[in-house]
Amino acid sequence: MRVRFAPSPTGKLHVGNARTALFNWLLARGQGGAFVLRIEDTDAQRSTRESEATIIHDLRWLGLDWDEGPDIDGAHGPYRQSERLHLYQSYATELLHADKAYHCFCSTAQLEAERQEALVTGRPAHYAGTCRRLSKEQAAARMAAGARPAIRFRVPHDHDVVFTDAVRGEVRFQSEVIGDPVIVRADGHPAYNYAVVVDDALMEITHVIRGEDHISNTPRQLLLYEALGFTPPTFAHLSMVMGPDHAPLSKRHGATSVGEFRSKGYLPEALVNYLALIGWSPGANDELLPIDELARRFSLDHVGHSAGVFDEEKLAWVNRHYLKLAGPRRLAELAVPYFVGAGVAMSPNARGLEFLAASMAMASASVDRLDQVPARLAFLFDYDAERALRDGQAADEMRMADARAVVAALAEELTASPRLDREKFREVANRVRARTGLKGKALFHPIRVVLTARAEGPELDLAVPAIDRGAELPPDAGMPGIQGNRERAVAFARALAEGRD
RNA sequence: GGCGGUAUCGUCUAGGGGUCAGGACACGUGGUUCUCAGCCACGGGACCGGGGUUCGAAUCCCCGUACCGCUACCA
Repeated sequence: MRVRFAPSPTGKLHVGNARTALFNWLLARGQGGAFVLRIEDTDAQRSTRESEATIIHDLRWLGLDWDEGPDIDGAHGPYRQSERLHLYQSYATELLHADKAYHCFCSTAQLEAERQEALVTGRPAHYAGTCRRLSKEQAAARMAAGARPAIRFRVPHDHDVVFTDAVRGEVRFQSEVIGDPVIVRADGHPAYNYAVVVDDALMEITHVIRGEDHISNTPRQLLLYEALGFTPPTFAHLSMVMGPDHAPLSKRHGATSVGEFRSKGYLPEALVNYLALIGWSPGANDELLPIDELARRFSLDHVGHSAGVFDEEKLAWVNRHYLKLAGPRRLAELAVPYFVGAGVAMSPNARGLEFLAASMAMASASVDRLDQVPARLAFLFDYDAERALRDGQAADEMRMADARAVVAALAEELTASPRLDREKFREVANRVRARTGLKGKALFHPIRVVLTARAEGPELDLAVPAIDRGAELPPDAGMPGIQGNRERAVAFARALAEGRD
């Protein structure tokens, strides 16, 4: 079994295409087949090497690897269509000689006029066949006169085209409704429907798994296989991925490319797992499965037929799952750019990263995405007593006598305890409770406001030890803003206790 | 317009001639005696419409409707 993913390098890797790549990969890896990457860059105007590079980067990031491709040599190269032009040319010549293709001199304007005409008369809007009956001599004469014709495939109209789609079953087209497609443009570049056939055949692809938008192209391609004497592969057409309004997923729905989801802080294993769930089910009520297990269970005949809506809420849920599974060190490294982006200056060294990793659990367990981590942990870096009181409700609470008592007791306990770990913090909290007779919210809320300068955040017995651990970081740890928070908190507590707010 | 494809909770889906039509996300309620988030429990919520076949249809067939795709010298 040989499958392929054949993106056109004209932009970012869209999640819909990523899903197509994934399904191909799952099939190949699950069946011990080969997965090849082919770049379809025959549209010289729109194709760029930059796009190719980001697509390759994004596929790698997702954890999809290939056995042959533009960067991995194999027996069926080259793997960029722009480097295979001689192949398309030679098969086109063959088709021309066999009279299975012909030169077409129709102008774009003429073609467009015919199309409009066909539309209003209710006829199939395809090529009328004007140049179909031009003799070779006539064609040669016009070329000698300087005309630059395209080459069209002469679609045989003597039989229907029927194929068995691996996900949809039998699909049938009447050949009369298929117009003669251009296979080589006037500029010498092959057209898509022709290049894919030559490439898939020469690359010995056995299963063409692609988007549903290609299902109507399949009969043309099948006829080309026939004309070229190639054995056609098995086709499988995957349903499309839609936005919440059931329109094709596009920028106005928000993120659409793999790169955008990466920068929003989704983990690659989460995106992969979620994408696999659109239009396919691993069965047995399982949904959260690693990619290898997905590959083990994958099969084309359980792929769904209908379009799926991309649901970012569910992606977020999947991401939370993988966030909890990920190692704290990895998460810490991934989180740094988000801190910087959120305005928390840092360039942590090994020691700083270690601190971040140790503090990661209290954030990663309660967040959807990496980009929400800084907000969750900001209390460690930007203590600001003023801000704590700018919230009117918090300010009112802190003015109450009970809160003042808690805060006063806390200030004293804090001065007596140099560094709090989880146990010591609990002891401190217990002593404050004993001294004030307060408990529950009346006890903990003032403690939170004083120590974190915030009204909400992670559990205190996690947050407080982190504050004290941070205070011990040396200045060269690359984490400015972390020192002195405890001192500021004690000062704030004293001020509050004395009614100076 | 022509041709093709598709249709189960709001969403992703399981199932498929006789089921209490199952699960997940989201949503609602309660719990977790600091908060937000998380987590746990419970709850409401679906077979597009009409015909046919059949003892029986959500499941098979036909028609309709809706949506999507193709109809390019884009891919």
